[in-house]
Amino acid sequence: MHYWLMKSEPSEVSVDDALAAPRSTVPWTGVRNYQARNFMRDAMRVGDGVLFYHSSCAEPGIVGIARVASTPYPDPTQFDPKSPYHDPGSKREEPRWLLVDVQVLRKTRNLTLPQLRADPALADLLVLQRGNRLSITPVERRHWDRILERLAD
DNA sequence: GCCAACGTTGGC
DNA sequence: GCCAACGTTGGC
Repeated sequence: MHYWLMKSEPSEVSVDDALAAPRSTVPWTGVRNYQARNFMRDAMRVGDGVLFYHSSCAEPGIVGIARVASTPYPDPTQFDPKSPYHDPGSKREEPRWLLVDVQVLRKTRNLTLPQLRADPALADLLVLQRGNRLSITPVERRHWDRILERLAD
């Protein structure tokens, strides 16, 4: 069992959008960074815990608890010339980009970025480190527990 | 809109 | 392999 934080721009897919989807499940499309892809391809397992994070918005923060809901499979948007995520260099027989399905288990209050930063117990949470731009980061068990504790307040 | 930080590209 | 130029992310 591993834990992850996954960023989504709410203008693209918000936690409410995900909740409104069938089985509250969305394919995590559009990851075009090799490190983030490798987490999905090599390390994620069905059932892993996911912190659903809103980025590039008025109030960035953790807004939901989710789980990894599939094994990795090719991201269809890489083959779609009309998609902003189209990758003309990726071949169908050798897809470059993979994704997993993510199922939202519950929406939470927004545990905002400033609130996360203010918590000494979360000082070395990866997403808080300077310069971090990875859209998927592993979360240590102690951080996961702390965040769920904070969300229970 | 600004800009720091980081990733990618491509010439050499 | 180096590294400058460029593109992207994402908070502010």
